[in-house]
Amino acid sequence: MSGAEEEAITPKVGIRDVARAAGVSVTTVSHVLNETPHTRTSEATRDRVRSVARDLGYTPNRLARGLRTRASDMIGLLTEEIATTPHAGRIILGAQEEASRHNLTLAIINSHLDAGADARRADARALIERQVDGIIYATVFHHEVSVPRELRAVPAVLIGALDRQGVVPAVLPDEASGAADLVALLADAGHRRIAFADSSIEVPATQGRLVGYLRGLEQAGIPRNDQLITSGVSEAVGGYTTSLDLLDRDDRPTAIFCYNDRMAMGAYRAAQELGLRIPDDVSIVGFDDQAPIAASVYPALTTVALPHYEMGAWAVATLTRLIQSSSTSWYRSTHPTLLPCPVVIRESVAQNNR
Amino acid sequence: MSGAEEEAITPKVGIRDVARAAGVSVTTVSHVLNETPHTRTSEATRDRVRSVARDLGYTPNRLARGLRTRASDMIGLLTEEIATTPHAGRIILGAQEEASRHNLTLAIINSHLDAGADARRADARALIERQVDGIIYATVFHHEVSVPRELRAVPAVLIGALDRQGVVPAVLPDEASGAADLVALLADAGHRRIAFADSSIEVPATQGRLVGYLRGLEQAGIPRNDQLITSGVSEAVGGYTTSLDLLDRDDRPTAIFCYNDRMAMGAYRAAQELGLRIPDDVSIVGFDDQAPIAASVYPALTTVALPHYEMGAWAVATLTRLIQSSSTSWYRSTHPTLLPCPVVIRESVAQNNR
DNA sequence: ACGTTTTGCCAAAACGTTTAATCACAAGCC
DNA sequence: GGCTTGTGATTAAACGTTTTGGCAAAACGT
Repeated sequence: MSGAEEEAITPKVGIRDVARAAGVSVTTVSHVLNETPHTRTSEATRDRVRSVARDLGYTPNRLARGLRTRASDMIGLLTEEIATTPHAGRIILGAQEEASRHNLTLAIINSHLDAGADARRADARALIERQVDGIIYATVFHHEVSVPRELRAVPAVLIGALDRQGVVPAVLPDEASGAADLVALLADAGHRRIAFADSSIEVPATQGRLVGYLRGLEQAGIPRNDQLITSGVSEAVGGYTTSLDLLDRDDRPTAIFCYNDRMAMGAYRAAQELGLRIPDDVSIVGFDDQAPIAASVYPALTTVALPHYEMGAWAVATLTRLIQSSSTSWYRSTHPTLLPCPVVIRESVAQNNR
Repeated sequence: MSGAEEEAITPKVGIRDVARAAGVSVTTVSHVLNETPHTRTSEATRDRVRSVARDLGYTPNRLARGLRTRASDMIGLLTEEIATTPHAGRIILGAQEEASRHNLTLAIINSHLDAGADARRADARALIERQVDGIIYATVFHHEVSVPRELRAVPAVLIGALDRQGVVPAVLPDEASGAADLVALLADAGHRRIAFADSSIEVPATQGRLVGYLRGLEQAGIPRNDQLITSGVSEAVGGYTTSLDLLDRDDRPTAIFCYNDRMAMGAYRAAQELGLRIPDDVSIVGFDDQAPIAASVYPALTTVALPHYEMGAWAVATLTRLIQSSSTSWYRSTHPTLLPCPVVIRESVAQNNR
């Protein structure tokens, strides 16, 4: 208890306390602590100020700083419904870590999916009141969306959707390429009869994955066979029923590409009930790399991962770029950025020998 | 394009703009907009100010307000590794929604699990620099933890662990009761030979679930049978191996309580390989209600849910209470708050008839 | 020794609010 | 008619920084 440490209960030490203790002006303190360029201070005082600041346990008040510099070093993350998608946490994580890298902090607000546009606008406003330097608007996947117009007053980027007005830069997963790669993987393993168990409800992702599937076939020189393209509800049960149908034919496919990992789980059950072994009798692949399914299932599921983390990181990275170049070059970004969806190889694909 | 709307590009309207436009002082504007008590303003001017403010699209600058009132209306969420636990998103969500309810916003910082105590302290400091009104420290489950000492300078609560110094209020899931309830459910269904497939690595949760299991047995009047208590790695494969062992005996259990849902998945596979049907031949239950496993598996898994959302909400609720009563009653909270883990009944339990 | 530059530092004005302290004025009371 | 009391609004001082524009003194060149 000899207590070389500073008192725990410190009555808030401000920049002038430091100045007084160091025998200089607050101006000087500010300059040396911020290493303000084009400013001159002797090495001696610099050291003194710094050590005094440390001893006193000075921490700047960022509100005050922000007030003066009109920059809060905060970026706002506006998510519509984190709840629905379990991987959304990865978006937050990616954004957070990239933000930390730039010495920014993340303020998050979650809009309910069913809340109207007004609620969303109010949320955007709340962020702006806090003087955030920029806003990330993260959506569950839509094709296009019209961003709250308050977002036009501040640098903004969009995750998971296109801005209808085409003014806010957007980032999306390149689902098509991911799907094509997956098909290529199967084709390389000698599969020619590759079925696609699509989701029956129409969202951008289904389109992307379907075109990727078709592109993959084409690139592998496999003719399209509509008999092998089916769809069901995008849950385990949907995968079960469609796979049951697919695998019960005499000319059954040697591989099934499921719209997502949950459907793949259903496919596993179907195969099992029919006495087919995975991957020896039939290869199965999914999409999403949904933790913890893909790794926990037996055999572990080969699938493709969505770049949630990367999209979050991309968002704050381009946002900071946008903020820097702010008034200078304001560009309409017509094309969205597509981030790759890497295929992750596990155990559910085998060489085809039929 | 008749544009009754306010200009999109507004050069920042402040409180004095409103004052000028309404022909009153900024004081008055502040008073009416904040509905400051003990202050007198005529109905007429109040209306005028409000309408002018709306027309001008005035949004207060919260930084400035915070500077003056020394309260930021932000609460900091310090999570150690959101990544590892997929449900952690629910904590954030719960905290966020409760925060919204109190007109607070959430600033989040994520510390890496492997980052040292110093990094954690720096993160806490970053939050404090931002003048957050309080801090939530959310951990993956530990038994005890010593919170960064900067947290002692500001109202704080702890999620998922106990403060070693016993000064920070904490909230934890009541795993034991959840486990006991689950055993009660099995006992009510006529099961007497209930196995427990524990996790072999020792964390607080394993303890809690084990004591819950034992308590449940006791309350059901079932004698403890150590033959039925096994353990394995807390993954699907661990559940598989232990269940294989359990189910291959002549006096095999009629129900298996798995440490978590992932192990339950492994148990499913073991049962299947042995030709046992779930739940007819053997009932299986898990723990965590881990999306999307529990609902996607066939048959859907009966399990118990962790109150992540509720803990997040509890945290900001008690934090606000703490902030209000701040200087007045500062209490050492010796006992942690335990939040119930509800069992969610699905399809993997059947009446026992052996 | 005298101008000029360089060096080291500082005073004061912002930034956009809230709030304590007043103030002008009308009304009420005897 | 003077004294108090209420009413509606204002003035000015914070809050803790950053930043502009300077100003003395020292160093320098001749």
